[in-house]
Amino acid sequence: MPRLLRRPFFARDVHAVARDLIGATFLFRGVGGRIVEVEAYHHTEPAAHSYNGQTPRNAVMFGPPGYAYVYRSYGIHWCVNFVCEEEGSASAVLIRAVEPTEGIAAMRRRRGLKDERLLCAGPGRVCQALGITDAHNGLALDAPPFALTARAEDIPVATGPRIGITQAADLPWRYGLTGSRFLSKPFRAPAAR
DNA sequence: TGCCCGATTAACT
DNA sequence: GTTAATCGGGCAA
Repeated sequence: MPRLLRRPFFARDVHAVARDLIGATFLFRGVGGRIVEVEAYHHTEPAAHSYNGQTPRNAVMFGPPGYAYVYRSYGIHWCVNFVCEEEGSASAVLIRAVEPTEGIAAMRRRRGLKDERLLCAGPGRVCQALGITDAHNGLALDAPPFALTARAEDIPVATGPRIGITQAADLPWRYGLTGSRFLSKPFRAPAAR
């Protein structure tokens, strides 16, 4: 039986949650698939939206774990995060890429695109394909329209620097399924030695 | 109050 | 490689 991810799963170190989300199933109104890429953010680190304190936009990040934080990126796209750790820690995991498995026709329709590989390969694309907007900011992740289930088996998880940021760009806080075709960008191969 | 920039994407050259 | 689309926050004035 698939294990439903509830609040205790998210009420842990944001890096542990990020790693354990790789391979988990993420559905929104029954549409979605397997999470293959995420990034961790924490309020103690300058690339996080929560770094400069609470505002109306990022308020959900400061609330309890297990909720969705949705924000507008570059004035155009929506991006979804899962709030982690304890209330007030203002940490979250950004969902960056999903391997489509459920509702592929709906995702293609919303994205206006046939190539399955690009349907959910990027944080803005994930939200467009699944139909997530600011209307869903602050919703609980363990109840409809969300449905998250743990991965069944261990899988190889790659790490690397986060994408598209300038602050704290050296932190290896990006996590992904090693070798997946559905990443927004491949992970650099481990250094040869 | 105004100005710049960003956890992005797609459509250019 | 470059650029437009377009909005909230931070910071200077």
